[in-house]
Amino acid sequence: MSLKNYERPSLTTDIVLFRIFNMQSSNTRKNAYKRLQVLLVERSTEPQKGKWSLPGGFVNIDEEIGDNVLRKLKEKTGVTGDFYTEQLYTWGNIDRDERGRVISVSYMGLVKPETYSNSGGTEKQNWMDVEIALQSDLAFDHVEIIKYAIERLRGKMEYTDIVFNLLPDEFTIHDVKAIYELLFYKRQDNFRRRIEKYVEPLNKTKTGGQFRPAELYRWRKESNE
Amino acid sequence: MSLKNYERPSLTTDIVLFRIFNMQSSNTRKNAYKRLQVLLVERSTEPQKGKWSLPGGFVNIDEEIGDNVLRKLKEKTGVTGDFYTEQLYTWGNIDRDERGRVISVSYMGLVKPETYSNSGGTEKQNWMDVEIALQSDLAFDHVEIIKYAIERLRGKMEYTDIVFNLLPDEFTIHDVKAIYELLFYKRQDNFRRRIEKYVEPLNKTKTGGQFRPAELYRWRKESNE
DNA sequence: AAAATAGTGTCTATAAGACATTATGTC
DNA sequence: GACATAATGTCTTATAGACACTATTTT
Repeated sequence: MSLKNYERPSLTTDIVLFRIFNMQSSNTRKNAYKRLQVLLVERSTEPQKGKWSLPGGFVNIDEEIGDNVLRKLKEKTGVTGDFYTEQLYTWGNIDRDERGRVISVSYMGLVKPETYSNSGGTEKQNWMDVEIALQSDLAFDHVEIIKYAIERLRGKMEYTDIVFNLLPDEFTIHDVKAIYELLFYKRQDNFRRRIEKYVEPLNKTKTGGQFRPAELYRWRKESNE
Repeated sequence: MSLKNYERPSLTTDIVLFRIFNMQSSNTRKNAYKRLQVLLVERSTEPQKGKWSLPGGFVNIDEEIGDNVLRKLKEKTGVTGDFYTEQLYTWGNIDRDERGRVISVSYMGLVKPETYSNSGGTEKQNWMDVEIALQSDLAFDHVEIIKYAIERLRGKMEYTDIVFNLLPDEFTIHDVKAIYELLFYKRQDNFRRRIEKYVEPLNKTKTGGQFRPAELYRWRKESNE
């Protein structure tokens, strides 16, 4: 009935929080393009002080793991709101943290451009393009965790409607298509047909574009069959 | 640089090891049918002594998690061999274990009828039909973990060739079909077409059946596109 | 009218479901 | 030859890729 015979590891969480960022081209004749970005914080303490890392932290002994990851995210970056999360994988290599045995339960989060706020937070932070993040010297095994998250996201985009968790409440077909082209590195043809069962038209158009305005749609969540 | 401010949880593993068991019908005019079974061990110590539970145990501070789960499986049940495993999910509810905070990293394993041995082991053990296991009063949250494993297996059977990890090296199309019908509760028609790209004929037939012998096939692992 | 993006239509290839038919062994 | 399972064939429907064409707005 005792647990004390076992030396215990430390338990942490890490979250790979993705967003789609619309870049405005310097050429005003061209439309905006999108980037997949991940939220990183600069480590303010040793070890690996100064390196960029995934938000997260140690789980209190009386705290649920899923609660911890949202609390740490809020404390360090100020991100709150109702957004998609799922548990990814648990990383526990003996030597992944020089402080000792540290187990990390990783999560993936997807935020919509409007439905999260990002003010405050105790740490220096940065939404970094994933291509750059994957080539950076991030803390611990965080590059590997981000790779894993991208694979999970890409995989689920093939057979679920997870993509809409990255889109604003009102979007164009082109917006959805652009995210698929971003993740799969290839042109998506006849794209409307693939997603029309998941969306419904709002019967209004997107203003502010340079050319023909596009119809706006919203996610039909109930269509998840 | 210190970790001692945080009270640490205990870390364990649990493995949902599946096999397909061929039941011989009492009616000799009928062919065998298959069952999905999970390997359980009887808890020999408190808490929950006497309940059936998933094999697993506490992770040593200098032991990789994936090594631990195979070591514990071998020690408790005698199961060894080269078989498929993957990490499933990490369970950490505060009250999931009455001894205190215990985090469990769960795995799924799939064994082929011939390529594992199951001799020895310190615990009383039982390959239980999953339908029965899910209705039993298993230890801790192990019913939930098994449910999760079945969902993962069923999901991957839809878009991968994971099923062949449950089959012997030589099998008939009917064998594969029977596993799909077991997991999806519906007749699979034109089934041969669905899997023919993953298998190759051995140009010999299965002996010992009551009626027309079926062609034997083997898994073409390299066909994983 | 030109430019550029938004959106539709058509053909084809492929995969899957329903269902009928043929094949080949045991008894 | 009856029986039961093994294996194949055919038709239909749904989906996806390639690609051409039309529509609508700004400039």
